[in-house]
Amino acid sequence: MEPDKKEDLEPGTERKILEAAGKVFMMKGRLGASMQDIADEAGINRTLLHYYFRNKEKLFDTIFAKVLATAFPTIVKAFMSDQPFLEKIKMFVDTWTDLLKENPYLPVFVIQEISLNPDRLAGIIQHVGLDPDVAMKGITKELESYGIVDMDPRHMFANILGMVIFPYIGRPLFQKVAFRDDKEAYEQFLEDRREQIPRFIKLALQGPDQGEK
Amino acid sequence: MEPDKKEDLEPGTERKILEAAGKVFMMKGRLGASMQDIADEAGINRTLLHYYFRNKEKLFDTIFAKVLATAFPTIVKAFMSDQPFLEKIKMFVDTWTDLLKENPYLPVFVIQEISLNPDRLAGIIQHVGLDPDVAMKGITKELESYGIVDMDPRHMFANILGMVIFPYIGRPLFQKVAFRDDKEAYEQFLEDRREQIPRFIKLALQGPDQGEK
DNA sequence: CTTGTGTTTAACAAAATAGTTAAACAATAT
DNA sequence: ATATTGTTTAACTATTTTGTTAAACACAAG
Repeated sequence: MEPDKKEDLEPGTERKILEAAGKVFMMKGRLGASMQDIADEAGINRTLLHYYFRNKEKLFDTIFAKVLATAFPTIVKAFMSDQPFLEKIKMFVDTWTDLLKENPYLPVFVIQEISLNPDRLAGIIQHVGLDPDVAMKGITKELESYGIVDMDPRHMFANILGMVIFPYIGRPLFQKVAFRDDKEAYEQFLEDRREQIPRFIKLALQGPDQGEK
Repeated sequence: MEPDKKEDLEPGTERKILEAAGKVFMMKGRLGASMQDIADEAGINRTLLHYYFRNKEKLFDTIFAKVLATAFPTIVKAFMSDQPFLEKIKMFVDTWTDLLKENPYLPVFVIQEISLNPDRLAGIIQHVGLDPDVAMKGITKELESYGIVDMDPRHMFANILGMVIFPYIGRPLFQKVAFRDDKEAYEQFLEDRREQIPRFIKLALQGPDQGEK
C-alpha cells in the first residue's frame, strides 16, 4: 500500500504515454518528434513505448485521431444550438479560444499534417460523423434575416474561422511584428478577440449605427 | 553550338537548384524533404547539390529567407498606397490571392517553420525592414473616418489576413468537409473571395443598407 | 512460492540520410 | 594543348532513428 509504487501505474502508463505523445507530437510535428522524445516526456523507457504501441505510426495515428475528434465537434457545436445568431458566434469564438488556450499548437499541428498527408483525413472525417450542411443551412437563414441574401454561408464560415484561428497559427510572426514580441500584450490581444470578433460580425450584419449605440 | 549541351547550363544550375529546393521544401517541409528529393527535382546529382550549397541547412536558410522576402512586402504593400480604404483592402486581397494561387503551399510552409523554430524570424524580419506602425496608424484613421473609434487596428488586420489565408492553410480540410472534395468548386470559391472579403468588410464599415444598394 | 505482467537495461540490426572524398569526364577559355 | 570549372559516378563514413530481442527485475495475484 505504499503511496507511489505500482498500484495504478499499470493502467496509468498508457495514459501517460498518450499525454506525452500528444504534447511532443503537437510541439515538434510528426517528423520532428522521436520516440525517444516521447519516452522522455512520459518518463518511461523507449522499449516500453514499443511495448504499448508497436511503432511510431500507430502511436501517431492514435494521437492524431484523438486530436481531430476533440477539435471537430468544437468547430460546429456552437452552430447547432438554437440561440440567436450573434450569440452562436460569440459561443463559437469562446469555445475556440478556450480550446486554443489549452492547445495553442493544435492548429499548426493539424494543418501541417493534413497538408502533408491529406489522405489521412478521409478515414477520420467519417468516423467523427459531422454534417456541415445543417450548420450551413442555418447560417444561410440567419444571413437572410439580416437582409444578406447573396452570400454563400461557407464564405461566412471561412471568415469567422479564419479570424479566430489566424492569431494562433500566425502567432510567432504576428506577435513579433505587430507586438514587438510582447508576450503578455499578445495574450491580452487573444483574449480581446473574444469580444472583437463578434463585434466585427455584428457590425457587418447590423451596420455601424445600430452596432455602436 | 549544339542546342542542349552546356552553353548556359553553368549559370542556370544554381537557379534550377533554388527553384527545385523551393518547390520541394514548400511541399514536403524542411524535415520531410531530402537532399536527394531536391536533386531529383532539379535534375542533377546529389553531389552537385553539396557542391553549390555545402549542406541542407544553408540551402534551406536561403530558400526560407527568399520566401519570406517575397511574402512580407505583399502583406503590407497594399496598405502603403494612398487609395481609399476599401480599395486598399481589395488590392490587398487580390495581391494575396495572386500570390497564393502561384504558391499555395506558402502559408503552411512558413507557419510550420516559424512555429517549430521561431528564432529564425529574428534575423530575417530586420533584413526585410518593414514598419507595421505606419500601416497600423493608417488603418486607425480609416476606421475613425467610418465612425469606428475603439478598435485596435491590429484586430482589423488580423481579421482581414485571417479571412484571406485561412482557405489556403485549411484547404484540405475545408475542401473535403464543405465542398465534398470538389476541387474545381473550391478553386471557384477561392476566386469568389476576391469579391466576398471586401464586401464583408464594406458591410462592417457601412452597414447592410448602404452596402447593398 | 510461483506465475504473469509491466518495466528496465543492454545490445543489436536495419534503414535512411547527410556529408565527404577521389576519380573520371565534358566543355570552355586561355 | 592545357588548365579550369562544372558535373557525374562511385564509394565511403558518420549519424540518427526505428524497431527487435533477450535477459533481468519488481510486484501483485493466484
